[in-house]
Amino acid sequence: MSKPTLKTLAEATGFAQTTVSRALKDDPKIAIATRQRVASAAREIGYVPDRAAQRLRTGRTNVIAFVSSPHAEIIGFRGSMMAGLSEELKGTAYHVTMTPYDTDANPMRPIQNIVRNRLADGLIFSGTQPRDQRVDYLLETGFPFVTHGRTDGAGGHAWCDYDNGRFVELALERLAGQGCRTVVLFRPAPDLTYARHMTEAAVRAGARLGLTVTHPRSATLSSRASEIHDLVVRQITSGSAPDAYLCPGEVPALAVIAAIEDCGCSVGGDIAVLAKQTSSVFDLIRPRIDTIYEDLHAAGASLGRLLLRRIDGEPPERLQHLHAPQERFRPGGRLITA
Amino acid sequence: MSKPTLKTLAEATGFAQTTVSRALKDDPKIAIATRQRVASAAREIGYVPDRAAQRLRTGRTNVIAFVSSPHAEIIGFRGSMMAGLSEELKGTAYHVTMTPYDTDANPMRPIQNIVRNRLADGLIFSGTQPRDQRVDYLLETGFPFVTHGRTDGAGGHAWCDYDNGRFVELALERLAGQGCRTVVLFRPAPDLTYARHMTEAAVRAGARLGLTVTHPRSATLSSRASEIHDLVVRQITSGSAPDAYLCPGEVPALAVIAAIEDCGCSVGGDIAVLAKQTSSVFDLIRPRIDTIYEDLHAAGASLGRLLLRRIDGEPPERLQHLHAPQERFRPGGRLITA
DNA sequence: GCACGGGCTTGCAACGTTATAAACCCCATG
DNA sequence: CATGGGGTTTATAACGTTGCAAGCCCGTGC
Repeated sequence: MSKPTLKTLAEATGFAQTTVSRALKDDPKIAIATRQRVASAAREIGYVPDRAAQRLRTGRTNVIAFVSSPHAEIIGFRGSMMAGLSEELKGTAYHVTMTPYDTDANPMRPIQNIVRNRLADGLIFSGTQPRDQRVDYLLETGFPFVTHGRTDGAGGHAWCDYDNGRFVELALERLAGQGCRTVVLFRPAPDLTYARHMTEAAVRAGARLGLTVTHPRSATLSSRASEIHDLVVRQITSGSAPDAYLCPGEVPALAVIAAIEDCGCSVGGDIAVLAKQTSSVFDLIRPRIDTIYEDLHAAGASLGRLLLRRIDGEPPERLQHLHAPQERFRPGGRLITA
Repeated sequence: MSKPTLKTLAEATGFAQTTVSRALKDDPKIAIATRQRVASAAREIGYVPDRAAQRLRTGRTNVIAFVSSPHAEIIGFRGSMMAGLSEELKGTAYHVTMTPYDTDANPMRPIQNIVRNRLADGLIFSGTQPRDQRVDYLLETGFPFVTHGRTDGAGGHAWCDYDNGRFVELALERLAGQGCRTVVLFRPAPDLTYARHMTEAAVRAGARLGLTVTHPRSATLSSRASEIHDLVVRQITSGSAPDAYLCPGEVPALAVIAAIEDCGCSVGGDIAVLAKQTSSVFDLIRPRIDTIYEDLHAAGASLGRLLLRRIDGEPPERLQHLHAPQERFRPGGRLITA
């Protein structure tokens, strides 16, 4: 026997399909007795609405698309964020689909694909740039979305971001407090919005604290770990090592630590390292280093919450969340459970 | 103006909807000239078939569901595997949706949900047990699936697995070659199939090589990192430390390394550590430790390939891949690009 | 000239759902 | 007794696609 449909349910209860359909949605225009009878019959024969049919009829997909950049493949990034997102969506009718994009291809393609084929009711992506083509396109088409990261036009769309400027400020304060005078800050790829946030904060806070903050020209947080490693080795062996490295990324931080040790220097003793922590991995790294935490699990949850409200029609101006850096790692974040 | 449909295209070209539909699929019963005219018209007005309608009509969803266990949240696990999977599916009509399941809830639920609502054409899951409820259910319903990991009934379904027995054998050979006599092996949670594979291999290879292989009773690879850490510290401080720890998991390996260092011992000098490597993170850990590689990217690709063939109706007997351990890390695996 | 058939095209119905408008019944009101 | 109007239910028509059976046209063979 085949899957039960509204028709099956209509025959079983004696009501018309329409009545059954509306009864199942608790339409107040349907008598309470009817609603109850239909509901119990539905439960009994195990009726579940066909999503394809609903989707065809209503145009709603009940799907949230998470478009993730290949650059986002840092430790646990997608995992934590996805976990937070789908936890937030639990209990709603929404599912998450992940659409990774080809490293080489046009970042617009997966998004256009989703919008044009109506593959989702809303979408989330990260790696925003100040003038972001994807944001322009989505605003133009009116498709609901939330970005992880801001843009120059951030007033007009929903976003959730980590306060990377504040992160740098906090980090430099800590380093200055430890007596550091020169700091090397690894910046994100220059086309990303938060590269600016970090740079500006570094300039301001550096001046205020009397720190000399420099940035490697040949490497960013998106560089391969080996490049970062080799750069640090060159700096140390050429005598131009700073008092501290500030690494807003886990893999770069590991690369820096490895480089320092490979040069025979002591991490924390000779050269300090301060990292942005997004997983629990730094609890297991020796020597321990100082970190400031970004809760990606919470970010994923925020993104989900904001997107649902955006889909519901709430104006984007209210759907903007800036997450403050957390001084301590919160083990409740369930980042790496193994 | 609204989204172009077959109707739009029919009006534009002067053919009937049916003709247009078949022309777009290169049906040989349609004149070549017609096919070309339709194709070019479709390109011109940007027609894309509506997936909801196709799905309703044909019953096919063009979706692959990846159901991931919370235990799988080791470094890069989901990321690499998903990346391999979606790379494999690129160019096909299939999308991937990720369905994480609630840590506490019934693992059957997401799967029943997918099958009953026809949310996908096939599914993939991992963390198999020898007698796996999910496998039984899926076989019963005839739903196409591939597992990552084997079961006792593995002859009857499609699977892709890593040769964890061989991994242990190789690892013990290496350790024996280095002069180790006693080895502590951290095993997976005992309900998982590959716990058996590892245990059996440890017994056999241990006997052959003259090694004493023991297993912690109070901790598995699924234990929290802090538990593993504390266990190792207890072993070392109580004088019952082995010559080597064999850790088929990255986070546990990091925990063991941290514990050894916290006791003032030298990793590699006093106590060897051999890990299963699934990401590039160990290239950045000092001191360097010996590893044997499991290519999760390749596993994801395999799973995708196998599932597509299974959906195509190929009998499951042929759709079984055992991946051999790789002695060296292949950087091409693109595990962590940052 | 008529039937046949091959090459190509078309109309119709259906997949399961929901929006819309219409219908029904009964009771209160004028 | 007709009118009207709550409260409740129903018929109909889509949404965009594809399977099926039928149709058309034209050339070929008897």
